Amino acid sequence: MPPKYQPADHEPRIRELWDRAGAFAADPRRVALGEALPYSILIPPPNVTAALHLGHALNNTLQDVLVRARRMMGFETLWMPGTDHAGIATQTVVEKRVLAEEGKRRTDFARDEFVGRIQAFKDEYEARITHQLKMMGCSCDWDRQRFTMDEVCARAVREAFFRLFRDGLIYRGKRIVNWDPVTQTALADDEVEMEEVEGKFYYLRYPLVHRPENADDPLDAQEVSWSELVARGHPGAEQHPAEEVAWVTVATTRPETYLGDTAVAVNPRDPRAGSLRGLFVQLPIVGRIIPIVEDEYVVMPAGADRDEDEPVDPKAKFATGFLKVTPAHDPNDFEIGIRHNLEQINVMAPDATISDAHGWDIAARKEEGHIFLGKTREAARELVVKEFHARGLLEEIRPYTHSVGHSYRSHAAIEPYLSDQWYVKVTDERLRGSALRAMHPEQRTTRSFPARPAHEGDGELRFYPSRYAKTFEQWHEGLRDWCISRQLWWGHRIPVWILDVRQYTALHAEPRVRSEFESLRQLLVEGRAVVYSGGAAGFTAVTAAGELSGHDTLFICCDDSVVGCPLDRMDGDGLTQDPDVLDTWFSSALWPMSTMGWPGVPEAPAAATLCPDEPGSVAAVYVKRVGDWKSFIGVDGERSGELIERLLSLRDSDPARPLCYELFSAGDMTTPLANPEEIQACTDLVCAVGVRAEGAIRTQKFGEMDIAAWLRSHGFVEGGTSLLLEAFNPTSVLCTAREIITLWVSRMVMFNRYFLRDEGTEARSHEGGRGTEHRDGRLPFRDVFIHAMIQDGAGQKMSKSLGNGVDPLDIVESHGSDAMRFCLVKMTTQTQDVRMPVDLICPHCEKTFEPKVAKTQSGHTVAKSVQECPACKKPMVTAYGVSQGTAATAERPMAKNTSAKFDEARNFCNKLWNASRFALGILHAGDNAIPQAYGSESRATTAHGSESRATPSRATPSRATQSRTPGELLPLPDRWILSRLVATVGECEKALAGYQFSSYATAMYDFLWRDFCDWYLEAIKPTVAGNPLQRAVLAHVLDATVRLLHPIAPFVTEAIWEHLRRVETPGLEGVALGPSRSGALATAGWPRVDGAWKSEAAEAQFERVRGLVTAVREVRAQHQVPPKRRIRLHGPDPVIELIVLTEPIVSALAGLGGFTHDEPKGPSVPVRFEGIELHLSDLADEMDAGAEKARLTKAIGDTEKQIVAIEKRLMNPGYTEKAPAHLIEQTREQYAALKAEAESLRERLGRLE
RNA sequence: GGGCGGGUAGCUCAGUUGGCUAGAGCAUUCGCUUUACAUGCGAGAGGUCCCGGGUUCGAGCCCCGGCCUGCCCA
Repeated sequence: MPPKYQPADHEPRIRELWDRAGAFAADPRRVALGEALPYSILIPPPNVTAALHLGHALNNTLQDVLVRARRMMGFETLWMPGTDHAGIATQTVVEKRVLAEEGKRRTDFARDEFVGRIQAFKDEYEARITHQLKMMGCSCDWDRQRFTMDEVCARAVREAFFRLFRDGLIYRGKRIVNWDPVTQTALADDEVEMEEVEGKFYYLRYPLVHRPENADDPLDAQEVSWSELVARGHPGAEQHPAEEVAWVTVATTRPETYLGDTAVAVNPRDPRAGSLRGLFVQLPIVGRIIPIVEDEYVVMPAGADRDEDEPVDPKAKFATGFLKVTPAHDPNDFEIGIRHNLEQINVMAPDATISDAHGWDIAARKEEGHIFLGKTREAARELVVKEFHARGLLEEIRPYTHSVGHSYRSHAAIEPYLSDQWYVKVTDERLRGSALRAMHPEQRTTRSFPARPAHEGDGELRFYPSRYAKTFEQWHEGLRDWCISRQLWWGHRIPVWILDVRQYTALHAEPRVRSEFESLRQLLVEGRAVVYSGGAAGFTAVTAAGELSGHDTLFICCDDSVVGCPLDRMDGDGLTQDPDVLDTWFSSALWPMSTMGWPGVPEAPAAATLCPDEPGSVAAVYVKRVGDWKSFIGVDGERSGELIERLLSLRDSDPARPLCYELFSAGDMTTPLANPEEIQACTDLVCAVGVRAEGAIRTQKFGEMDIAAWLRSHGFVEGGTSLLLEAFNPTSVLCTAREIITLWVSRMVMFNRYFLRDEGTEARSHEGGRGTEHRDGRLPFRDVFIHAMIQDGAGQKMSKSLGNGVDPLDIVESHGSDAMRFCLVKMTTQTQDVRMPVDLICPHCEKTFEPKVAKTQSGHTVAKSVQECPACKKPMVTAYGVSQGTAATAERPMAKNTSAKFDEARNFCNKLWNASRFALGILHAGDNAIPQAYGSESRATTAHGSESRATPSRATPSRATQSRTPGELLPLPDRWILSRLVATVGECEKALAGYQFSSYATAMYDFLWRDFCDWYLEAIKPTVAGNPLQRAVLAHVLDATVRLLHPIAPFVTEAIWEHLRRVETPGLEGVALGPSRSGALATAGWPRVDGAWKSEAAEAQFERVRGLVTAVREVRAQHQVPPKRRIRLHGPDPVIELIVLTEPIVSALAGLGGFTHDEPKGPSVPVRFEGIELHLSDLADEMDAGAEKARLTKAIGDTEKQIVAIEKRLMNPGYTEKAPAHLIEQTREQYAALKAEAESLRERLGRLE
């Protein structure tokens, strides 16, 4: 073993070792058979938008620690890896890339073509992310890796959508979106950039009118005069001419939206509100008469009657107290509109010009305003202002700077735009309620929710740290329906077909169309299709008995079983699939289920149908719709040609016959198609494959292959209920970051509980089971651990957009994977986010230096794009520079990052390496020729004790008779380190159970470095070579340590264990080190150390030794005694006894040449130990009296200070009366000791003077 | 505006039922190539625990108020 641990020399070999051993593969059958308890974690799938940064490294390291520990503890573990398609983010990144590289826009491509581009990008980044995770040592079950747009996941999405649709939990409705009128697409909130704009507040007067007698005739309005308002008690009305028409003034920055006003709102606390109650205003020019409503949202003007402690809204300076309400063009107004049931009038076309064709039907409403039509927002604004001015209704214009959302792509101002979107009704009790009921009772606040009979999963969801339960609870209490449609191309297409009834009617005569619709009608009758109408009457279900005609537009969603639905065949016959895609979180919400094979295919054929001779040999059934025979055998595609060839070969010519398969008609899955005629005539074939073995097997023709994985990659879906789902869902814990609680945790809980419930008592109905009891299903996970965020050196969150993310591979390269992991684990405390100051490594000369920083326009601190090495003066590009488009070149390569933060952990790994190197040297050199072979396996068996264990006669203390203390015959350091080991195992297990990662790492750090290296190894050095018993303890303690540390630092521990497992020593009773399933440490047993090894006596005695050694060392350092000089200790018998008893430890560690109870004859220095005065002599050839005096004077001062503090405490009657007796006693003892010490010091000083 | 954190040594952070002289790593001072490790060993110096009040015999910790700072949701 080399004297330094160089991670790069070991990590690749060890990754390969794990891979070969299949160490991370989960076997659900062991769980099903009750052989092992399950422990499972789902990776929060990283977005394929970019490579992982340190935040991901933290997230995944913590998961790996949990999984590796449980794997060693004997659980059957599954860590499910995968990635997320991240709809909008990924599409945007690819759009930017294509524009930059080819100058093309998305709209220059066909949809499929562009999606192909994104797919290629996804493949690139998925591979990169997977590589990063593997380099970090993540022990995922890589064979099961998923992507949210895999066919398996896509099927789960379609199935979930159908069920929600069927159960009335999905609807279509209007909502305000961030509309980019230039690119004509909706944007997510985080794609909107806020920009300061020099705008204006316009003050418009709206005349007051009475309730119109004839609602249809705007001209019929009765004006309200100021005198009327005086009579109604309107404050200030008397200042206006009595007979003139009264008005209210609204303030707005967007006058053009007045065309869509449907109310004027006033705060109910406004003193004017009462006098206006029941009155209306009439919009100038347009003539529309709209009500005055009262709403708390309205900002009161500054100076109006208001509560003293109410903070002043900056807008109040500009407010008039009257707010024009435009529900179709302002999100806040939209909310007010909902509260007061106001009309929503959209006055703009998608390009943001004023239009009467998108919701504002001027003619039908008998309104005016044609002069505005076709004008842009800006032109319309000018014209509105001009017209109001001309009518004397423009009161004032005041400059106003405010921030306005702009499209990050077109930079056009965002138009809040009302559009049709799909929603999940998460506010329904079946969803929101299930999430709240899932909460652990201890983490709920006092607020109660409807009582329910307890269901599976109720009250089992726990957050760590617990404060995050509040975030979860509050989110659900204020929940709003979830908008799931996105106007994107990259994502799961919404599985709804829209039927234009007029077009259908026109085609209705065609027999083909009629027949297709007949089959649709049939599905409707069977409950396999669900239809909603989206006419003026709102979004309502069309029951099976209802007619498909009689509506304008129908929305159809079809059960997506393997049987399939006819909708996609009807494209163009008046039917089109909704062009939008689902919100990414919809598929993410299904992650705990989709990755484990949900929903399976309930109607898939039974194993007996596929393989009547030997149905028991079939491990799983996979099915796929394959269309007609021609497409299946591959006339139109090589891929399926290869498929059929393999299926045939594996079924018929392979002697192992690892699979069986049959073809079925989609309409009948009970009987396979018997003859070629039937098969060739069928247009909707289903291929069902029975697989006889899970995992990789050897086949005759294709070598090693995993048949199940191969089928899945060809779009086959597992039939029946998935074994994986049953074994590993609910998962054990979800590890994630704060902001994910609302985005993801919430939705997974709701969906998992909704879809994985016992539907036995619930009738399938369009009413969503109304009238029948709803049962909540099981949780996706029981624990949620929320970890910190990693910030850069300036305290900013690491993010892709800021370009301040650090690639974990950089750190793996500079410090090694283990050091990175150990550091991340150690910094994971329960509270704070962590700062990570980052340095650069010069790519030319490899010098590490602090980068020069710059401020961005947004006020962020970033490393400058191009840096110059302070040593070699050569240039380089930073990650930030690359993210901003500065390309790396040969002369100006990219600089890698590193951070001194990781040094501590790197040193720690090296320390472990060297301690092991030392121990292994001793273990190899010593005479370990024990009759019994002693390897990892034998260590496990001997640990449990048996007579045949041949150990040296005086060696392993027999614990057969309980009267003997374990290890009574062991030397002190060995008894002490074993006692410390017991405590450390306990600390680690407790920390793991409570997600206290930092405590776990700290416990290991202190044990390994402070106890094992600093004291234990030093203490046994003089004797271990000649004592096989000590060597056994050394081997066991080191082995246990390496195992305990493995979850955090898997590589270095594995590298050490490669050597350690070959060391043979006698067994040690009470220390169980279980064998490895795979031969690697990764699957070896977690150390079990009998609590009997815990010894207060050993710890106390060793503490005395340590105290004595430290006391001597202090004197040596103060007197500058050369390290090699042996000195003499003079002390009373109790101290000499201690030294003799533990010999040669004190002598070796304190550098004693001798010890005696005789008084020193020559010059000596006194030293206090346990209140006794000892003397050290032979420190030097002569003494420096001056230095000694100075030292004594300082010591007296320190002691006096402590005495004063303790005296104060003891003089306080409150303390002596109320504090616990043992504490007081302790204080008194301490006081006496300090007094004696001070006396002694003074005496010595006196002697010197 | 609502919610949740943080403010402890020069820096980064621990401090889990209130009780030893408030700890660790880095940096720093002194001394060491002591045969596992200089990515090391031994010994030190360094703190108004943000401020103010309260509860208590006793507060870094609990309560109230304030200042600074970060995040999430509106």
